[in-house]
This record gives sequence, C-alpha cells and structure tokens, in this order.
Amino acid sequence: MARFKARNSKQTPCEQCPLRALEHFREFAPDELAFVSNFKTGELAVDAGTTILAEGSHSAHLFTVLSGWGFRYKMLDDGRRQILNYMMPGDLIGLQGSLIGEMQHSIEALSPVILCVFERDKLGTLFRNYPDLAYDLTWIAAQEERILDENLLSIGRRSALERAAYLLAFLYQRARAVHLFKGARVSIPITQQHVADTLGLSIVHTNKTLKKLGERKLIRWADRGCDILDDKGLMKISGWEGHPERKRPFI
Amino acid sequence: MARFKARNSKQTPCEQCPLRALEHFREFAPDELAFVSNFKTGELAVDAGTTILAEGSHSAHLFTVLSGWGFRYKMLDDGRRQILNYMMPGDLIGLQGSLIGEMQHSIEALSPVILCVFERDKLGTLFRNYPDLAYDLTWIAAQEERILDENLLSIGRRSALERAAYLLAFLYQRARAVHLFKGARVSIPITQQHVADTLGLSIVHTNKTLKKLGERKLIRWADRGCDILDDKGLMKISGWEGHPERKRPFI
DNA sequence: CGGGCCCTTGAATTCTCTCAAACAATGTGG
DNA sequence: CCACATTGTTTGAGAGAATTCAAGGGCCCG
Repeated sequence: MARFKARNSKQTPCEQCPLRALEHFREFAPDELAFVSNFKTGELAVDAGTTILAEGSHSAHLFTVLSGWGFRYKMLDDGRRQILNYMMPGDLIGLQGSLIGEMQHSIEALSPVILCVFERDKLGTLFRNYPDLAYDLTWIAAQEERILDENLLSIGRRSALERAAYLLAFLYQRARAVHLFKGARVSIPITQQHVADTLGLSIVHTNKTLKKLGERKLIRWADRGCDILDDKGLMKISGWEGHPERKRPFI
Repeated sequence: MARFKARNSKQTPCEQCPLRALEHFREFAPDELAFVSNFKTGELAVDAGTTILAEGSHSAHLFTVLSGWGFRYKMLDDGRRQILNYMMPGDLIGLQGSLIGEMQHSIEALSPVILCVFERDKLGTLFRNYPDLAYDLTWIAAQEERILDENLLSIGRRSALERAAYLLAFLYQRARAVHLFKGARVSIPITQQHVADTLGLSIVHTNKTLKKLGERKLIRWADRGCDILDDKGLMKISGWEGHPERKRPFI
C-alpha cells in the first residue's frame, strides 16, 4: 500500500498554520489551539498516486490536508471505480473510518500531498472537553453529506454535459476558497479518467463531453489537468448555484 | 406546505420508547435518557405524502422517526427529482439543516409517520454536557455519509439491474433491523416512480428492470409496494455484501 | 529509441429515454 | 350502483445517449 516518506514531525506548528490565516476558516480559542496542537502528532508527505487510506483498513489516524489534492473512491469487485469526492487543503480525512471502525472507501493523492496526522484515540478527549470542536466535527460530517447529496443529484439526474459542468464548477469554487489558484494559471490536477469515474461515464464519452465544454470556451484541457476559463458559464449550464461563502470550521 | 395533525405532546415517553427496546439500538445511561426526554418537546403525526421539511426552509426542529417511512430528495429547477435516502424508525431527520442553517433537501412521508420533535436550540447543551450523545450525533452523520457513498457507487457504476437489486436489498436489510416486517408480509411502501427517482432511471425502464427481478422470483411487485422474496439473491446480483449487524446509536 | 500514459476519434453495438397507448385499481359524486 | 377521474403499472416502438471496440497520436522519461 502506501509508501510514506519520512518527515520531521511538526514542521508546521499549528500556531503558524498557513491555512488558519485564510479568512475562509473559523478562528480558534486559545485553549482549542493548544489542544489541536497537542492532538497533532506529526506530518506526512506522500507522492501523487499514493494510496493514503485503503478500504477495509483500520487506521489509528485522522488527517487534515495541509497542501495538495486527493480523492475518495470506492470500487466494485470487477474494478469499476466511483470517485465520491475530492480533498483539498483544510479537508479532514478518515473521520468516517475513525467513528465506524473500518474504512469503507479509499483515499488517493492526486498531487504531492502533505498531511497533518492526528491520533484517533484522542477523539474521546476532544468530545469530552472541547464541545465546540466536537460541534465542528459534526458540522464537517454534515457538510460532506451535503456535498454527496449534490453529487448524487448530479449523477442521477443531470445530462452528461450538465454533470461535467457541475463537477468543474464545484471543484473550481472549492479550490478558489482555499486559495489554490494564486497564480494566473487555474488548473485542476486530474485526468479525464478521474472525471469519468466521478461522473459515472465512460472515458470516451467523457472526452467528447469535455470537448464540447472546450468548444464553448468554458474550459481548456491542459497537460494532465483542467483550466477553468468561465466558471459562471459552467454554473449556468449545470444549473448549480454554488455554495454560499461562509466561514468553515477546520481542525 | 405540510399539514400537520395536532397531537397530544409526549404520547410516547422516551422511557417507554418501543424502539429503545430493540436490540438494534444502543442503551442510554440514566442521565442521557433524562436529557433526551427533556430534549423531546412533543410528537407530530403526518399523512403519507406530506412534506415534513422543505428545501430552503429554516426549521427550528429536529426529528426522530418513531414509526413510518419517508424519503429525502433534491430537485432541479425543471422538476427532475433525485431521491437521496429513505427514512425509517430510529432515523434522525434535519440534522444537516440544524447545523448548516438552511435545509438543502426536502423530506416527504411515504406512509403515515409519527415523529419525535426536538428543539434545535438545545443542541448546544447536548454538545456541552453529553459528550457521548455528541459522539453519537457525529456517528449518525458519518453513517449517513457512508450510505450516500454506497448509493453514489451504485448509481455511478452499476447497471440498471444491479442498481435495482442493490436498492431493494438495502431497504430490506434496513427495515428488517428495525422490525418493520413483523408479519408474514414483507412489503416496502414505494411506487415504481420512487424507485426510478432513486436509481436515476426513467419510470419505463425501471418498470422493465423490476419485471426482470420479478421473473427471477426475487421480488413481487404488490399493490403500491414491493415484496422481497429473496434478499440473498438480490445481494448476489448487486454484488453488495450488506452492512454488518451492530448496535446503533439513537436519539 | 521504446514504453507507458494520456488524449482523441470513428464506428458499431447496447442501453436507456421519450412518446404513446392501454389497463387495473381506487375513490368520488351523482 | 354506475360513470368518471385519478393514480400507478404495463407494453411496444422509434429516437437518442452512452458504451465498447479499435486505432492512432502526443508527450515524457528511462
């Protein structure tokens, strides 16, 4: 499974967390920050393509993405794969597995990823002593549920073109919120196979669908990734209104 | 919107809750039971077809299903509907809305339903004083997430026949766990339109798919509902292994 | 230079949808 | 009790969408 690179623990102290500086995330009370800083036991850096958590495993850890992209997926016995959601900086990984016991899905890195590592055993302390953080965890789970609801609506009821437009607008909005698009280049590091496995389409049909979006100047398919040229146009095609901008909890 | 029938409050005291007696649900500590009993402000009985919560609304309440069936869904502007999940006794309703603010989906009763009503405002007290209940809430949210993951896999990657088989096996297993099939009759109270809107198929194709399952003696479509004749057979077709039987939290 | 990965394209096939019509069961008002 | 409307199920046929199969091209890297 995963080949983890060794990394000095705590290269980025929570007190200086670059994500925490973003206005997108809610602020911590001092005691919360102290707890989380203690909750964090180290960092992990993985290469693109690494499996971070595998379906069926029992991990003793929880992670927060510090930098990079990843995705969550499930597979059928014969190899058909469904991508469930994408992970980007600030996202919590492995909560489902920590609560229910066994991982019911796998997580893979799309780019080089740095993860903050937390001990699952300390979740009890968190619930007992930091009710606001416990509330945040529940909020995060409910938010993930909401995203899955929208995904399900999309795959179940939208046409191929609408689905593709929705997915790209969605990824664009999420990535922008965590300032992933600092430079002029606005690129999502996925292959068309990923898009196909997210939309529930074949790779051939996905290619033809993306080509249509390209012809309309909404996106440009770049080298191993997708540039968003007109997110408003994508939202219009998909009929998706976007999520309201609001502060988000973050652990 | 909803036409709620008046009902004397607290017809079923939590101490005598018939669901709590099932071995499927975890036991409460005495102080937890006392809190939940106080958390519950009354009961609500609604007819089949009633909208219990509507997308876009801000409800001051949370509910637990005491009896009956319902479903959660989202709609596109032009009326296309996607059913996200089904609700049965013991299921918590409206947590997403309570945490995030606005309901992002609607909930409708499939049969006459009785709901326990809770005050959203008291959620803070729950998190501050009852960490085990807070943990349960997070567990419940994670469990819903897991079900949605499986649904997404199904709609995205399974064939029509596999999808239908999965859905019916899934509903059967869930319903059996809460003893909904006491009598000889094992019937799920849905129309083929509901099945279609869950599977992301048209009603015509759904009908033809269900007919195939009927020819194989796996189900029998009864008057406004579905009888499961061979749940093992359905699981085999879908390739779904089922959820492990285990105690579940319940509020 | 060869191999691997990803993107692209065309063609035939299969799946699913829409349209259209009919039937069964139920309930309502006269 | 019957005529009629309503809701849900069933069936056939043609159109449209998406899949599989097949092949070729570009690019990077060892």
